[in-house]
Amino acid sequence: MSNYEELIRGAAEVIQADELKARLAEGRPLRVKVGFDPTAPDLHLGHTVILNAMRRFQDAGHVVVFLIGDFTGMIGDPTGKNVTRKPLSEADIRTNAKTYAEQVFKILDRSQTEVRFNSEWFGEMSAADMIRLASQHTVARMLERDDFEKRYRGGQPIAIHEFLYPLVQGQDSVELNADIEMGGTDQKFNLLVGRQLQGQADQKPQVIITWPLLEGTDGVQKMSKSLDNYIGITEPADEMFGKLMSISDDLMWRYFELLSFRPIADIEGLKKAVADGRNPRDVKFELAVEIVDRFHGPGAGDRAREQFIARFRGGEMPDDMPEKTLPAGDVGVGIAAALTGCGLTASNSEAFRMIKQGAVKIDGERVSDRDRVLSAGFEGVLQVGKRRFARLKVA
RNA sequence: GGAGGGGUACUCAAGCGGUCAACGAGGGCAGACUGUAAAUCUGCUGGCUUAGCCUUCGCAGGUUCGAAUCCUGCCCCCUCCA
Repeated sequence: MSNYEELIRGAAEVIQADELKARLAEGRPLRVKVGFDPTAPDLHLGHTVILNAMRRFQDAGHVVVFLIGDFTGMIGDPTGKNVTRKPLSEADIRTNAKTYAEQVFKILDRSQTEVRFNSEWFGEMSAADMIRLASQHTVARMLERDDFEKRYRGGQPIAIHEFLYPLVQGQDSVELNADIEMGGTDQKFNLLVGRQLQGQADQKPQVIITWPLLEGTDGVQKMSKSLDNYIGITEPADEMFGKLMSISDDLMWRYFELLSFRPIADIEGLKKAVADGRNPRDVKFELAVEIVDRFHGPGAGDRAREQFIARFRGGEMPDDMPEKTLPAGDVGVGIAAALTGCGLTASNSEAFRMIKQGAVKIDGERVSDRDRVLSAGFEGVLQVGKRRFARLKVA
């Protein structure tokens, strides 16, 4: 069995550590359950933290149960947001599951992954069964959940069905006879309910491992699409590489721990090297190469690095950039209109501002004349700032 | 049901008849310095046919030469009382 420290590296909490050690010592393949919402999957690196953890378990010979909460999706996790989720159709769920698979198996080993849907057992369940399930937990214990407790005390509504969510999720663990369940730190309460229900069903209670929410590229807030501080796993290689290079040095170590498959000892070695004077940028290269390789195939990381170096150290233009042809009209195209027309600026006003600040270049030459007109036949590369490029033709 | 407070740009938050496209902070973008790091400094941060013009301060009206600022109605949020 691979070593315990590697399996839980970066984990937020393990309940209980000695139980986990004992199970690992049994020497059999353990069943590691992780639940996912069947909502539209558009995964970013933050989501991959747990996938990486799953993969480590697989590499250590264990089986991962990828549970799609199609039944649970109808309830909606009580996050206090109070938004009633609209039930997903069968077709939606199937499509989403497929998209999931495409993205997720870039990390997980398909042969050691069991994909399940919790409608398998809940679809059959009668009202009586559900009430029986509900009888296994008390209101007092439900109110231990931080979120519930706060809302209850604060006079905020808690719908009855919200109490059912943790129970349903816990029942999943019973049905799957999970040895371990993993989730985000926000899932801790639900995971604990699973432990309890398993105990009541005469199963050995699952070990719980919670994983932190990864900070986004800003290094402060959790990675999320709405904060626009995310790195999507389907992003183009160059973009992914660039975003990884733009994270702070401190954050880099966090990413190494949670996103890299390099052994901890290696990472410690890199840290020491940096402390001894190695350029952190070069270490960041290694991180970026590894991650780009993972999502774009071996070799993609090196290519992205070459691109990166050529562009930012050598000042070259990127290979591929959006191309656009604009009609010349009677007198040609004004520079501001051209920038906006290429999508490099949001409005002509912004374009003028950028010109004023010296951020605009045509074929690498800074533009200072805001009234510059590109006449018919013009062909060249427009640039705003360091990273926005477009190839423009005026016809 | 009663009493009071509030809704301002991406967010927080000033302004309370003209000098307000709207103080300040955060965020974001850009420039300098760099390693597309951090820190720091500087500028910008509604739109347009851009030295001028147009539309913005919960919504709809009104008063006024002139309203984010005053009046009326409506919607929404918060606090206290029943």
